[in-house]
Amino acid sequence: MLTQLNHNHSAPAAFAATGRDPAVQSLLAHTRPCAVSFYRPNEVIYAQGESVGPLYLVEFGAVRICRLTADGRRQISAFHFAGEVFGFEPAGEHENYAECIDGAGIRLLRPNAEEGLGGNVLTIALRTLARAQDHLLLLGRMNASQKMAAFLVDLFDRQDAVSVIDLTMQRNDIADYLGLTFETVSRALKVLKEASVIRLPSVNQVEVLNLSALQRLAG
Amino acid sequence: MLTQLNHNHSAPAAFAATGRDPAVQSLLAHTRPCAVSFYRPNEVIYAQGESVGPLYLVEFGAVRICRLTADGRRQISAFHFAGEVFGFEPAGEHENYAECIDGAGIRLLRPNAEEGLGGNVLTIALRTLARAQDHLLLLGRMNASQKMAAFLVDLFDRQDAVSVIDLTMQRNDIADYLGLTFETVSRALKVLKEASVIRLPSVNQVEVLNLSALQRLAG
DNA sequence: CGACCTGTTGATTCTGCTCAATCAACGTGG
DNA sequence: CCACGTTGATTGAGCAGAATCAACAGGTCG
Repeated sequence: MLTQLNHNHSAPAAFAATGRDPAVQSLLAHTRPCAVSFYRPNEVIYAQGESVGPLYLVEFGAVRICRLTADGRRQISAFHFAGEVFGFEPAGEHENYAECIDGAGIRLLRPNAEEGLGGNVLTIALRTLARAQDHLLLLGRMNASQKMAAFLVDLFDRQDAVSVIDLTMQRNDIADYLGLTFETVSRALKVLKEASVIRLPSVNQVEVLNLSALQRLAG
Repeated sequence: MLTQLNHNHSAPAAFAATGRDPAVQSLLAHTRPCAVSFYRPNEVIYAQGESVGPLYLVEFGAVRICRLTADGRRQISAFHFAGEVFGFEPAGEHENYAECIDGAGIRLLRPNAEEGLGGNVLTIALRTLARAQDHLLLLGRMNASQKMAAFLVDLFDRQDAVSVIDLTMQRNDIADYLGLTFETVSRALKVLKEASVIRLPSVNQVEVLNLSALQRLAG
């Protein structure tokens, strides 16, 4: 049984910047018009314990979805960028909280009639599930270098990048997403740099020099 | 920001044995009658790469949902027991594969009309997502003992157990679910046993002696 | 009985965490 | 303009926890 690699659970990259992936577009058609609200860096979009409300569409910027252990350790279950929908949780209270990373525009998706948002909610929810399951494999069965490589490949695909990836989030966020410490994240990047797989033009930019090597490392 | 503990994303335990949780029941009402098929231990229910088909309901027995890394390491993303529905994946090819663990009866859920299965699919899919996100926290931010304790608490809740938990799956499966090796699973159980939190009446039974201690360890 | 499979236990290795120092970038106030 | 504090990132040293390697025990089935 061979592994099928390079799944793509995101909206097609070409649509990402505008948020006009077909399933998302159809979702928008079922919503009441709603203004885009702006969130400042680290501002909370919804908190843990709040009652679950509508879905959210990222118009621009980046968002992190988090959860805490009893002793205060954080796990980021997903990052969301322009064109992506988040806020999927069972009815009741939010078990995750969502925060803005850098300054983002978020549109609320409120159904325009009692019939609801239509079948595309399920489509997008299943994508979210598939991404979470990919991430289970990463957290459970990869070492630090593999995690880092997989993370960069994922960002590369989602950003429609030619060669330079933007790291909007900081090392601590990456660490809490990959199940590492920020020191280990720093070291993993260093290893990739010294292997000439990437370059680091600035603290929050990664230039991919050897994509196939990166993909190979990503397992 | 405090953590909300003891979520329960499963069907209510009282319904588990019969598979008659409200959302599942309503799902059944929208399906064409379909016989229960029996799977033998380790038999494949659907394979990676197969095209995604219907949903599945466990009538009795246990099922594991798996995925492989490129180098053949396995991550089990979920176990499913009587009364639970599985098979949620985006349209296209299965990225996970499902196997029977011990001998199980599985009912296919085929929609009885073109209108589909109704809104309850989303409800159950979101439960599955929430469980996956819980598991992300476990894999990313817990140590071996915490993982083991959390696993036992989860089984305890889902089995409607009074004190004795049935471990239908073997050590290797538990390890691949918790992101550990089977040796570490064995040692983690030993630690809990020596702390008088559990007893091991037999290889595949765990008697819970101190539930609150177990819950505390589970973070 | 022997072969095999699963699980337990022990010894050793190694990856990634912890603790700590240093550095660069940035903003503020004198 | 520079001194200072702050914050995020990098780097180093030492340690701990889990993986690996290996031996062995118990059970099952031919």
